Amino acid sequence: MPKPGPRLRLVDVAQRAGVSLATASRALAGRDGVSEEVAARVRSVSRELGYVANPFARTLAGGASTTVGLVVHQVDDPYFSEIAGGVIQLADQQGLLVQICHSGRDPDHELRQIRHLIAQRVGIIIIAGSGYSDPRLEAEAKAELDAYQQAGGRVAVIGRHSLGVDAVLPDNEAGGEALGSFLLELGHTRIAVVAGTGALTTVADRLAGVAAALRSRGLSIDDLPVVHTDFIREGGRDAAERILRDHPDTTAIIALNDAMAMGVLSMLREREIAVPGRMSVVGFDDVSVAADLAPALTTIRLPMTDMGRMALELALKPRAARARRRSTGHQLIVRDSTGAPR
Amino acid sequence: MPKPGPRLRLVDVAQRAGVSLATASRALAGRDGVSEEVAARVRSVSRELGYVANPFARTLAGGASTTVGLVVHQVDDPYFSEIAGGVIQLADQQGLLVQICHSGRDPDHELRQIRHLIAQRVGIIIIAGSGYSDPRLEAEAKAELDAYQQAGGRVAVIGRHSLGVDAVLPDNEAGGEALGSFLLELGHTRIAVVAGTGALTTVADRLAGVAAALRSRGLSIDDLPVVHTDFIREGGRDAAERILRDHPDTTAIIALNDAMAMGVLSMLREREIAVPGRMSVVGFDDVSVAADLAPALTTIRLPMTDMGRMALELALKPRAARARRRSTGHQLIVRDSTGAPR
DNA sequence: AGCGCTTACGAAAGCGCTTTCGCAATCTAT
DNA sequence: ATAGATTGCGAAAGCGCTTTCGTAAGCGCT
Repeated sequence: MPKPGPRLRLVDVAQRAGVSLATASRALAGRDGVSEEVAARVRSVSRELGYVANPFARTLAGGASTTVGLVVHQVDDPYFSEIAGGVIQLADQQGLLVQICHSGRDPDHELRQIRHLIAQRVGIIIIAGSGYSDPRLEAEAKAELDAYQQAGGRVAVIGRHSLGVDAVLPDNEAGGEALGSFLLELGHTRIAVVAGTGALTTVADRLAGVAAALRSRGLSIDDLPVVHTDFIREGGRDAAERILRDHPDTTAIIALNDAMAMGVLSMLREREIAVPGRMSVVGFDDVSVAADLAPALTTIRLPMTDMGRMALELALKPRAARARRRSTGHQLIVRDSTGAPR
Repeated sequence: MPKPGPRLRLVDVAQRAGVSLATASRALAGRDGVSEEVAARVRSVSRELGYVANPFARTLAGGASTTVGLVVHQVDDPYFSEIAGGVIQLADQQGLLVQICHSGRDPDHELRQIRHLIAQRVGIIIIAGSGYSDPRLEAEAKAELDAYQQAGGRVAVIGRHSLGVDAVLPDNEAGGEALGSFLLELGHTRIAVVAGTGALTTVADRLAGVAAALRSRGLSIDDLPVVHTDFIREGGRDAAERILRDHPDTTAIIALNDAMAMGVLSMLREREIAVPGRMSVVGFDDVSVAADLAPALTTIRLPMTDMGRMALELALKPRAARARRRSTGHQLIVRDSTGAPR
């Protein structure tokens, strides 16, 4: 059994294999300039001794870092924790480690985290979560990331950003449209939308999808109440309260993510408003608890775990001339929170 | 505005401040041997230039690493994602970065992850999640971690482990007892327990609590059906199914975590068994969705976010002669999933 | 046999930092 | 006033790795 050994260095391996430090390094890195015979010997000695390279020395000397930085809004938000799960899964298979930090949906803070990750010399940065419609901050982030990529770093984002990097694009607009169409076909017309902050591209895109569904039926979203609050459960509660007060004849609520939908449901329960009897509710994302809510939530499924994996896959490939894009697809999951209006 | 600068080194700062490299290093590290006057000048120049130390060089040269490794079962399990949230929150304040990896509740895999973190020279390791009652593996992990601590690393765990390190101890036994007492006082006697794998200390402790509650009322847990399955939602479904089949007169189910309770509720809903009308259900943890379930779940609240924070706090302090322990406390949260038996 | 060219490897120069060591300069005790 | 202890700082030695550069051997060619 390979002992953990206190301080096993590459020199030790080299010595044991009867080669120089340089040759050992090359052999283990798979570089050429070493005969296959010698390389094999070095590898076998290294394995035998249980050698693990010191990543700090390796990175300092100019090698690539084996850690990936992941920026999420909050890991304890199910949407992001599922994405993180996907990233970690694939990273694990690749022998990479994942550093997670919170942006808190604050563009300034996010920028600071990105700087921190770059300073830490991570080899890959994945930014999960919506872009912001703040041109100054996006430009600043872009400058930072461009320089980082220039220096060999790889970047991928999940969501629509204007950063010019490889991206996994959740099917936000199409999903929004599917949601709108579904409710319209059920016969709802007095629909309200519970939206997160308008500054998030995710919110804008989903909303645009809903608008498109309305438009194709000769309606306009401008005639609907669209309440913008925080893109979390509490925001959903607030918005629902406002809708009940200002638009009591509403028969369906579209929440632009499941967290908000959960807030909406909780407020409706509190007010003893039957779902879907008196009010239909739909969400977006299909986080894993959506099926266990009361009532089980009709929503748009996004493959969060896959999205995490896809983002890392993109980042693992060498950079292409043009930024790559991968769409996720979506799926309308009809459960018990929707029905025809009375 | 401090420019991100391509490659700003400590020498540059030193030069600009008119001191030697050594002095600059000492000044920024807050070591003494530097007059306060000079130190202040160095600090101000460093800030002005926007200098950020290269963590690889720093660590390689023998300084402490500024990253903390966190081992969880799965980040996309709400229990762990909330803990991770707490760790990241505090780490962020301290300027630390958090590397997360999955153990998958597989002791072998966990050991591998620990080795990986050590090889990565993280400065702190936090292991969240139950210990295992596998003496060989715990011993092996202990050896590894002892050596790591010998070399200056800091370790803290969340849960009962036999690793001899600082620990945050969830109030598992007391919580289990509270749960048992509560149901007994409601008048239930035909209680079934839905438990995770017996190899987890968390499961053992919670079960012991339930047993204690029964014992103090002259009953024995040996007369109750205790079904061991996976410690996740699906396990809860399986267990519920078995209980309904083998013990149809059961009036209350204790699930040893909320994930399993959610599985139980989903199975009961499928079978159209009224909760709490025909069956009471309780969980354990109070993950954030517990309040939004159908029906809202009666459970034991554990302060997961705080637990994450506490663990990091412990690890941040210098190591004490004896391993420290912090208990978390618990709180019985009565919601709508429980009632008196018919 | 002699020329250049490729190939396989070793010596040694860093990467950017922390830390030991040594040397002035200043201070305390006699 | 002088020996000894402090204090404040700089020079330089690594930390463990990658990589450039140099060299000796092996190849085909004239």
